[in-house]
Amino acid sequence: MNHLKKMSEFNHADLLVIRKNLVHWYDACHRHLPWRENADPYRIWVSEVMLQQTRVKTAVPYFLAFVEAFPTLEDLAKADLEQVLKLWEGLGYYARARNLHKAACRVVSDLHGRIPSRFSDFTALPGVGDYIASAVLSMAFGQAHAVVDANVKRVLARLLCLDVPVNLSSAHRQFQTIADSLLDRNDPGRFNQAVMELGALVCTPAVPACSVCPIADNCCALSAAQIQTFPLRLKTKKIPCHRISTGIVIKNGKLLVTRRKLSGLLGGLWEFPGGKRLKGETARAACIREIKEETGLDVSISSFLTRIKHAYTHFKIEMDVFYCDYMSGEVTLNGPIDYQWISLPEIQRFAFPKANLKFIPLIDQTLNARKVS
DNA sequence: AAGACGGGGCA
DNA sequence: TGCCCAGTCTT
Repeated sequence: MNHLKKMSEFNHADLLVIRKNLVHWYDACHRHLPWRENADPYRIWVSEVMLQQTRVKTAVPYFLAFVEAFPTLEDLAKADLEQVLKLWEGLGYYARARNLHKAACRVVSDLHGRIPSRFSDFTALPGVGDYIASAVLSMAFGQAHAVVDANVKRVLARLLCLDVPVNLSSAHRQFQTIADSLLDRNDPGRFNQAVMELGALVCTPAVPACSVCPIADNCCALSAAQIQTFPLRLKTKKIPCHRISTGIVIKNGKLLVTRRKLSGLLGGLWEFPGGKRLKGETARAACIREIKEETGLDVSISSFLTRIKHAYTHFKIEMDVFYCDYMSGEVTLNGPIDYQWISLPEIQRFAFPKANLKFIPLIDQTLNARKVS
């Protein structure tokens, strides 16, 4: 750390070299991804939404299925939210899907189906922030907006030995200013993708491949042998673990599923009813109580199915899943916005959270036969 | 300015 | 396990 010379900006000569080397490297080494086949702003938009906090490898199959189902923005606007969520099932951050669908509807109804070419008009749409607007406008329309994502921040932090943590919200403006100064305005879309591609393929978080980096000569962190020091990052807090009870309520061979409210965690998804265990409460008691509270039904536990562990961003859950027999009562929803009694094969028509998808394959295929006998 | 919001992959 | 990822919205 002794001889580390920190910088807050590039000098002009470095700028030219970095731009040239970066773009040449990108042309030679970039991946061939489905949203790079053309400059269709709709496809680029969809891809950028899916890529938020999500790796390329994860997003690709979702992207292909999504544009297959909705080839154009008009097709997306015409679709039901439930259908959109089903295509998003398992991808996470479901507000992205709700916002993208709402934005598509708004573009069609208010903007003649035209994706805004003005930055401020674009960011006025739900789910479109600085990053999405910069990415789509630069890649589809060639506008000079620098993207700042996690890749860009990591690359810049290393190039300049930046002192500020990348996950400090107040530092974002500083990264944006630096990215703007580095942007190659001759081809902003290609340059933006080049920086992000470098972050994804070469300047990776754990073990960067500095030996093949096209801008290694300009890297402050590398020259100071401090690659592992950057980027700086604030420590994250420990997350709590909740104990959940979930019931597969069976009535005449049909299963009860409920739909979560549109806002908040897993908004709009379907699930098997249940909820958090209270202090000192048994898993079975919590299952019966939660189902009564959410649906108004009285049930009894018939057997234990399995225990599921699942991690969210801010907490973990340990979920005990029980088979329940319907006893009495009519459905009166308190919390969920909808419910249905469904047969086992019908499950695949609904979008479920991952925690539910982990136990759904275990549900006994002979449920119907057993109940009849 | 901090917290909410999913899920997967990797060391 | 803990970290981190082509961010945005709410409070």
